[in-house]
Amino acid sequence: MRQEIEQAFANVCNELFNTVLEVELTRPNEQFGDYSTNVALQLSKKLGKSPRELAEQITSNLQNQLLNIKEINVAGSGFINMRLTDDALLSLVNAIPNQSLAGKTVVTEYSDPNPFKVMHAGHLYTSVVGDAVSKLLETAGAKVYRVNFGGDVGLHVAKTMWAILQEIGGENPEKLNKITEKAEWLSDCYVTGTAKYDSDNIAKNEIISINKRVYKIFDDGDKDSPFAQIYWECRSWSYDYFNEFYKRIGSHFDKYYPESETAKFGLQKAKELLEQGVLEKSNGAVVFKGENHGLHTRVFINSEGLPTYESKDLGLTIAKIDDFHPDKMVIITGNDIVEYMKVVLKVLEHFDPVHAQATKHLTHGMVRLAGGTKMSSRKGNILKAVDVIDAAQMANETATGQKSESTALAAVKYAFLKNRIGGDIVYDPAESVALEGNSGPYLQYAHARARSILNKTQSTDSRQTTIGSFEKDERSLLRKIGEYAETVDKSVQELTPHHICTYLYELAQEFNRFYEHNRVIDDPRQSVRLFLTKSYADTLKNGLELLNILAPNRM
RNA sequence: GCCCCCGUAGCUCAGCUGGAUAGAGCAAGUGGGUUCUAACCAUUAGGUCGGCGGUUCGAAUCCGUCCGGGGGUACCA
Repeated sequence: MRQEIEQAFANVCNELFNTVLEVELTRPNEQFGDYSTNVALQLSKKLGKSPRELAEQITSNLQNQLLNIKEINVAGSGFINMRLTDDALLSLVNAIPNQSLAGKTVVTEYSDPNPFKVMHAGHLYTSVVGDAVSKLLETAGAKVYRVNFGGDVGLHVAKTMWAILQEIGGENPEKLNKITEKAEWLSDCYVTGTAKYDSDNIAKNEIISINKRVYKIFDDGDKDSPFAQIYWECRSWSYDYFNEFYKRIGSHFDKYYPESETAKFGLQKAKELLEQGVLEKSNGAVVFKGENHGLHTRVFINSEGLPTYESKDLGLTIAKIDDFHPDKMVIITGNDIVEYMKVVLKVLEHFDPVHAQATKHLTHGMVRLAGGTKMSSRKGNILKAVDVIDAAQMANETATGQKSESTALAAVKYAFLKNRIGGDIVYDPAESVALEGNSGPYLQYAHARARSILNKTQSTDSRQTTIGSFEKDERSLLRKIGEYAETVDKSVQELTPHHICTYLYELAQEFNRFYEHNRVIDDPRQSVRLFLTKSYADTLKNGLELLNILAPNRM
């Protein structure tokens, strides 16, 4: 409908003034109408006429063309405002989002925690954003594969392994049985190893040689040596922990790509690229000279002959393409690697320009602690992913006297998603996350309230019967429900889930206002209102599902 | 030094492909309980949209410049 109206405007402008222009309708304040356009203001510049005059001319020519419009008028400095007929408004309730990605395959990559390190608040944030973005793509019709990339080889592993060996007194895998808090223990080992690497030259050299030994485990297919046994055991602890955590937050991945797998392809590819002259040797390393492309130089193979993250990422990209044949790839990470990723994608462009073009790097900010404290997993002063959820649970329990994992998760996810992706998120452990106002629990509550009404009546009552016209409050709610599909379209186009959040909050507010002033059950208008309540609850639930937030029927 | 991102109410943020009185939440003040869930609703106060210039009929939005914060800048990721 929106497009039809836009087209009608474009046609009239073309006929009247012989100009082609893109007409875009906006959703104005309710007092002005349901749709609005500023074409007259735009045209006044080109034609040198007063915008109001043009607006009048356009509207009088449109008058009888638009069946869905009940009222059309000129306001302000030259805006054209339209009010839809109730039937038109009603038809928007059933609109589904554009299937702009129908038949397309998309690979999303996100979360990317490293085995042998702690999973911190940043990983939680990326996971929540990645889930929402993946669902957005799905709702536009795409087949989405979610993948997860993690460093099971590399210097950070060597640092942790070094400390593990210290802790258990050498290569004694049987000593690992005594470790209880496994994930915590590993992250402590990482902190110790990192500190030693920076401060102690002997340890540093040992860590460098351990790094090579870890790679060798994969070259040799070693499962049995004591060193390898320790490595595999601790690695599996990490993956067990990840799986448990993802299950808790409602994430799932179609495939894990450990770096040990992609390193091989990547190294091979980097060597090919060296021969082809895309990469070059420099100070014993193999690098890409980014300066020639307005980027900076990065190392792909270090002087030890080992692949860096750059090569592993190259290998990952190749693997994703081979495994899923995607039309589009989306990588979601923190914005600290934005320049880095440009270099990797520039290299990809040299051997697969099609997929390089089809890759989108979405970046979000860091999770910052209120008060300006910086988190560093190297130093160990980090906020763990589980701590964030646990804090939300405690806050919820204190506030309501009940335990609810669903509410805590809704609070955390919504708090992360309601901001536009890109900037940093400030998290205050003392205040946890919001449970009221513009928050996840508010939306869940606003949903449960509506379901509670519906549960009190026969389900047949909520079917759409003959609906004549709507009262003011009813119409406001109806109008808001009808904005759902448009909002999703916008979010899909921009890959920005926060528009959904803003919309759902406005929707829930609209319902709460309605609820406050109007009865549903035992009112003469019961059937109309039940229909509205049902449409509203379904829309809210759909929206929350897009954000990967549960919408329970009771709270 | 060079490159990238950010600066909107006391706090946390929407709004940014230029347009109607700059919007929310929290915090502060006030009011709302016989009625479908008060995790709610209504209402008051709070803003030189970091500063200065420019483009424009019109700038929070575009351009320039300065200030402030963050990130990146070769063998970490």
